[in-house]
Amino acid sequence: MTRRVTIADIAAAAGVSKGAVSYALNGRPGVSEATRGKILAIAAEMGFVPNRAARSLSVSSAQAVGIALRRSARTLGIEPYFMELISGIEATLSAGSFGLTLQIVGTVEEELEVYRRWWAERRVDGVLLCDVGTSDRRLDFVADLGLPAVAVGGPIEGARLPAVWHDDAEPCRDILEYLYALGHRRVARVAGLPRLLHTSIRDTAYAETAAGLDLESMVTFHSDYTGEQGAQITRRLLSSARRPTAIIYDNDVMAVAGLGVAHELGLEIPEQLSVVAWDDSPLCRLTHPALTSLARDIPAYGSKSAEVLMSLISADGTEPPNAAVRTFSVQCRPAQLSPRGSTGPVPA
Amino acid sequence: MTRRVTIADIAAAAGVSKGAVSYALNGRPGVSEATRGKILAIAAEMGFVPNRAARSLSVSSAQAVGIALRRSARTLGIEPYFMELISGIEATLSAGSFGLTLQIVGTVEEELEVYRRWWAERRVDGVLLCDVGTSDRRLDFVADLGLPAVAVGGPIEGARLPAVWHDDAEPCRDILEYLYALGHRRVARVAGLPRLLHTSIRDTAYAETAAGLDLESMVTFHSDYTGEQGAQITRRLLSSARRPTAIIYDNDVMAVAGLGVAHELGLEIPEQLSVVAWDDSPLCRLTHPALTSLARDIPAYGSKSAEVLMSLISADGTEPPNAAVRTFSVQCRPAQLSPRGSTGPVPA
DNA sequence: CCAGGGCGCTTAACCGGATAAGTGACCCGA
DNA sequence: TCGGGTCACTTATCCGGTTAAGCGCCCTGG
Repeated sequence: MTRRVTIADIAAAAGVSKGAVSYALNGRPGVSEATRGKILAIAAEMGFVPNRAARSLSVSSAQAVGIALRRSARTLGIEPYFMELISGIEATLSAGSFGLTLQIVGTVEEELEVYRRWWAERRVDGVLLCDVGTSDRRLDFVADLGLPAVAVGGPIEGARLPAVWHDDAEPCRDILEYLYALGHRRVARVAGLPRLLHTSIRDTAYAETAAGLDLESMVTFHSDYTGEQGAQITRRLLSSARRPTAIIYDNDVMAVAGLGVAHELGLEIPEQLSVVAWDDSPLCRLTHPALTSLARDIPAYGSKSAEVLMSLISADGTEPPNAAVRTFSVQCRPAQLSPRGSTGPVPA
Repeated sequence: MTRRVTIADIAAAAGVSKGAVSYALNGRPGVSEATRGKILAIAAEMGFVPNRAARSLSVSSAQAVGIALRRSARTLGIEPYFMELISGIEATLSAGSFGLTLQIVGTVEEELEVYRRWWAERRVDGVLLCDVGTSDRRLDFVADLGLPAVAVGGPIEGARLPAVWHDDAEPCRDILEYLYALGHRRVARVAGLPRLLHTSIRDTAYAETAAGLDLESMVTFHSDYTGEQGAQITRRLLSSARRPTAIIYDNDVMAVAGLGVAHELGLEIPEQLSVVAWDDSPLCRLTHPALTSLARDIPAYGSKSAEVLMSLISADGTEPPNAAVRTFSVQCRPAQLSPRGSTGPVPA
């Protein structure tokens, strides 16, 4: 079992003081190039890695960011979104040798408590807020706390923190116009949680676009994103008198469930029903027919969020509280329509 | 912006020394009950939370465990397994106020490097090793390092660390006998990564069980768990001369993909083909027909692993290196066959 | 020849806790 | 009445880094 090596060990080996070793390792002035080289060589040879706790205690930074997820195990598991997001976040963080601390919570109160604890413990330097809501207590909470944070979602008006987001309205218009062009006049939508910001943005966008087209109907049912609810709502929709000829789902899981229900009812797809899914996960290509979907680069989205958070953290001490930096908002590429077999023209 | 409160602040407010505050907060002798009560009250009122770095530096523990995942973003996203596992791990950890540090890596070398760094930095007190392989370099590596670790998978012979696992052979026998009873004589299996331990255990179990039954054929194709490969292998299987009447998939994602291919080829399920999936995620209930699957409680599995790791960590300093503790092995309930619509008798 | 200044390094304090050792005050038994 | 022990608390040190301040030494200019 190897022994952990400290700067004191290096100092002893190099015949200098702890201070000199610290200056050398951190690339600061105060040591000659000859000494620096010698110290670096010894440190490398001994396999030195600084003790994170000691450094954190000195410089008051944890070199880690946190993310709290308020979703059930089942939802988290089956929604490819989160792991893809985390994967993107992780890539950026580890490139900057930051760690990622993850916690799963049950309620908002619990989530706020986690942020307070992380802040007080100095366990993390900042947090990423997922699942941004229409009126989100977390935004003010972390701002009041002075905990650097980035909202993964937006836009947020009057924001006191940066947001990384993409326009959700445009894809809504795209998909509705696409379906309209295929002849669909009765369109239904199985939406996500109504408290989420992007759900409400999509609600508005669909309503506005629908108003501009002479649709016979455009109904929306909200759900909790689970396959069960997706299936249940689909069953109700398809057994109504004048059933829709196209259904748009706010996530891929519900779309797959909807497809299952359609099969069960003996409907031919896309001949008798067109199906569209948000979030083009690999799941969309597994079904038969493959799902027409709205694709976006989720890892890149997470990556960008982490990047903004890291810049916010590094700016935090060196610069004065700059409103322009704190409310910096980054817009990503909106989701692109990716037509596949699950959508087709309405037969005459 | 609130100020962070330290034990010195509490000491000043209570009119005692830092030491007394520390004793009081940690429930150690050295202060009277009256003083302890006063200190605790003041600490609670001021909202004291100990600085994690300072405590870590003192007691040499990070109060966190790490998990490194060696899978691509796409695989991680679509496999419900990992998020469910993490969710279970998380529940146990946060109950013991431990943190979870997550890192995604590309190669074994990278993974080993992460463990070494975490150990040297003292960023984590222990790690959980997922995706245990047939010959796994990580096991010896962490043991040599002296980094507490638990293998999530097994059994591992000659192990130098505890393993949490469940018998995979029994479910294999169950499913094969179940299919046999339904009349299936040509069974195929789309297996996972051959380097993984549980894949090889299943390989053996199927081969042995098949040998005891008078099957016409029992073929296995290995894959990388992705839907693409699942679909591709299925397509090949179903277009062969004497195609199998039943296919067993090593994960749910490939099973869904296989179902899609069967639909595409116009096969009736379960009339013309029976399909079985390992890992009963909600995904299995979304399809039509619903997938017969082998269900296990993955969050509980993660939970148990975290529990063993935590006990290993707490035992680590107080007890002498006890071989019995270090190689403690916990067996969980094996997967249970959950028959649904995707399996049926072979028509005469 | 000496004051002044920069370089190169050491010393020591500090971050915020934990904890061993030290110090009175008090109680008890001989 | 006094030594010894216990209690309740203080003091000081340590963990392993960072960093301001201090201190010789050599170089340079007047």
